[in-house]
Amino acid sequence: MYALADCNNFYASCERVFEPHLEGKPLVVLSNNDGCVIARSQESKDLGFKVGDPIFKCKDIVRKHNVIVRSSNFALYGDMSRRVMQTIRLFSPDVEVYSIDEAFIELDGLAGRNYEKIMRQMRAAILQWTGIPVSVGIGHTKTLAKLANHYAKKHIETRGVASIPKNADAMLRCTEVDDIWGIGRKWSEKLRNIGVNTALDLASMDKENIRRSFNIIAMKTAMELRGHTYFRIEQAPEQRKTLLRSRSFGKPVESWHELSEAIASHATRASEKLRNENLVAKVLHVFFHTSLFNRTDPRNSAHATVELIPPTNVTHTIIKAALNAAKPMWKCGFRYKRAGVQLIDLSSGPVQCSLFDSPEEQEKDKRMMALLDAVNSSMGAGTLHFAATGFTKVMQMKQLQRSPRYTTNWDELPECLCGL
DNA sequence: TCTGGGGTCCTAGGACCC
DNA sequence: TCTGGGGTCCTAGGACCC
Repeated sequence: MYALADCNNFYASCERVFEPHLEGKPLVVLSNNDGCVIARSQESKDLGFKVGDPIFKCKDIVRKHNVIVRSSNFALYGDMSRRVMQTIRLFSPDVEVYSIDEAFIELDGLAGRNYEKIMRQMRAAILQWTGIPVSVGIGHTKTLAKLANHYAKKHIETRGVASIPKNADAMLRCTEVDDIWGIGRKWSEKLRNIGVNTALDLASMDKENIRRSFNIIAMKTAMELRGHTYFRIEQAPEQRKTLLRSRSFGKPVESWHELSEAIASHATRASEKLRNENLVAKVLHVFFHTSLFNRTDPRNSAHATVELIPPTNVTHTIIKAALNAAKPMWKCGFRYKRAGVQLIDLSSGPVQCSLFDSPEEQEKDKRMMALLDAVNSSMGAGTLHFAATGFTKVMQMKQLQRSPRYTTNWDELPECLCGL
């Protein structure tokens, strides 16, 4: 048996923990650069806000309904997530943290006990200790637990916890294909075209037919709806395979000078992350492009892939590779909107050096990176940085309405929680 | 004026091997 | 006139997730 614990309207709930007066009011959280809506409170969902809505197109409705608008505060959400997960682990050791706001829990270790009762206790503890409301779904497979969770969120009478009953047909029948975990927009469209509208319809489909028409994942999903386990809990996360750092610019970038600083910054952040996870990259991909939405400006999109020989995680090596690959692609006269650096073919194993590499140089780089990371870790990110990342404000994000980083920054601790 | 930032997996088709 | 049968690896593109 599996349970899925999923925080309700997570980012919105995090904002409310420290500003309880926002309770009951429509609230949306924006993406980087205050671009799109990425999270909504129930009230703003009811007003029709969708994830991905550009906020500038919602001005009227924001004004009309006094919608509270917040910039994203990932320092806060990340820390709140950690607290929620920590609490979940007190109730079962077999936990897979699936995303920032949800976790699968394997219940077999609690065999013989009343799962629903335990999950209700867990839910109450999370609410009391972190202030975050959570919904829990219980089922024989992860897909069914997801489905039960969806049911719990939709039906108040469940009081946040729902189990798939012995005969799941009724629950499957009232679940649309779009709401099944693993069935996205394209597939649900295709399924509806052949008359498959509910989870029960999908579960009744011929196994091989699903595999042929879709793929093996869709087939496994359908089998999971029937109660056959195909997806298991993954406690130790697999080693990552790629790492991407990219960002839209607050203002369009028109000079190589600014673009190169952005690329160098992304390369820096990607390298730091790589070292943090004890990995090296063998391949680097760099890209930049103009706005995908602007129809009047000339468009341009450039990308290049280069091999890193030998594989590395050294910041200046990666900056140099990224800039060398990007420079020849730079064209004057375009308003670039986004740039990024992706590291591919990551490994943790010993590095195969080339015949001409100097072990002394490598040792030097390694010591230098260790020092750099130590300084930046104790004195703040970016204290020591490469000149290539520059001093212009090209990388500065527009975040006009970010709440304080209450739990991770000494200068921003809450001093008075009115209303608590 | 203004539209996010990460990831994973699968499949088909082509290049290559014997 | 007629042209085999078996593999592997890589890549791009497309689907999905949060």
